[in-house]
Amino acid sequence: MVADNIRRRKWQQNPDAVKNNILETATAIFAKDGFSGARMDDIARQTETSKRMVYYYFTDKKQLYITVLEAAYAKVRAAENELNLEGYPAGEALIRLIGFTFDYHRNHPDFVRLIQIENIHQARHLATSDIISAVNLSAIAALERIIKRGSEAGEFHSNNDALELHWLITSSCVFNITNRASFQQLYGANLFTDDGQDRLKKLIISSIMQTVLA
Amino acid sequence: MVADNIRRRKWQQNPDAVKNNILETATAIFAKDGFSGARMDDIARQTETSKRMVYYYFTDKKQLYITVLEAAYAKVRAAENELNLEGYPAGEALIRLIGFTFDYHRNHPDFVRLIQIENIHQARHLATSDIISAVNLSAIAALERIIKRGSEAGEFHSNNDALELHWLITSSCVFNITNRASFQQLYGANLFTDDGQDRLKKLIISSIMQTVLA
DNA sequence: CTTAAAATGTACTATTTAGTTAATTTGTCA
DNA sequence: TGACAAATTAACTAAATAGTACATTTTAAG
Repeated sequence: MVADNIRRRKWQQNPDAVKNNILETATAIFAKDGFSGARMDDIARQTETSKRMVYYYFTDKKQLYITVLEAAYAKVRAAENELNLEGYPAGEALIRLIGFTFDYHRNHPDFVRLIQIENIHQARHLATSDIISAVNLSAIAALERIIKRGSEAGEFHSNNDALELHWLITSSCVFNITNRASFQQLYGANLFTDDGQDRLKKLIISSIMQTVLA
Repeated sequence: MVADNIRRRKWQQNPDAVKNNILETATAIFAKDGFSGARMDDIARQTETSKRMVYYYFTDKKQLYITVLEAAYAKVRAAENELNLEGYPAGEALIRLIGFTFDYHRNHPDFVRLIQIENIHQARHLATSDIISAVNLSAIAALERIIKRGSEAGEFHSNNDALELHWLITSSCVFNITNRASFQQLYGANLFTDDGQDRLKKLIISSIMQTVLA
């Protein structure tokens, strides 16, 4: 409020900050309300700048949405590179990868919801984005390397398929976020306390490891 | 077109058919476009009746949406009652239940998408519906009975939790539908052919059974 | 055969919402 | 310092969209 007034009385140019501010606000609102549900006026209002600026930098609603999506994906790629899975024996690397996937989704619910929204729209926008394919293909590649090492060491059985495993891991981690509201509504909050989430994480890890091991 | 003209020239009253027709059309469109994305004009147009009728029977968009949701849930309950799980030993009953869950979701993508849309809206409408809680609680109850029998027979280990297992089973079956578009976009269609879906179903069954067995 | 209620058709309205126009301020560089 | 481009403000518009008013037709009951 105060800051607002100062800003309005005599504003300073700061394009990057303005752009980022718009992007962050838009991310939250698209994640919350979906593409059609999101209102440009809402986004503008929650921004520290004006509606005109939103259009000035992002052209229109669709462009803004795509930019939001890509920015979200870019963040995942950054996080994924932090993981050093090659340094561990295959079994342990896999456990770490599953744990990371679970936690990452849990800590970035907006990201997960954006993907969900994309899916409701048949992933139309995703189709046109290079950035986004790159991120996901690298996830599979990492998993493939682990499986290869595990098989060669005789630690894993020899029929593991990277894509299927990726599907299995991702499904639980994504569902944990996307269907939390309905699940909680129907069965209470037990699974979504810190403790409940720990139990679920262990459940996924154990169920997948038993599937993979020789 | 022809049928349309006949209908318009001299129409007959058929309230139930009209209501059902509206509901089916609305189900498809809400599932496809989400709540905000769905247009009342689209729904009306794809109906065999008029926009006026949609409002006549369903009051407004929100009411129509809730009715659609409840109708979808009622169908699941009906299907679920067909399953006679008590007749099988626990292990086999569980395999059947997982298979059924996988297939049901696969065969009713609109239903799954509606739940997804509900989740985007924090399951607000779900909260107010009695019908819907009933359906889901019965699913848990069935699973609980299986686990109890399995434990008593020494077939399952003794630490299985019905809610956690339900979560694990449901997650993959739901994800299989909800994220198909993005998954296919990124990794191709291999997992979504009949053959691929069989492999995934077996994967889920084996991974969960290994988790449950003693 | 009349009449009233239920069902349907047609045309309209108020509001919401994405997007724009035009004027103003700030920063930069010759 | 002045002039030109980039950034920003405030007010406006056209289209989309949920919802309605009112007339008409069908059905069923007495």
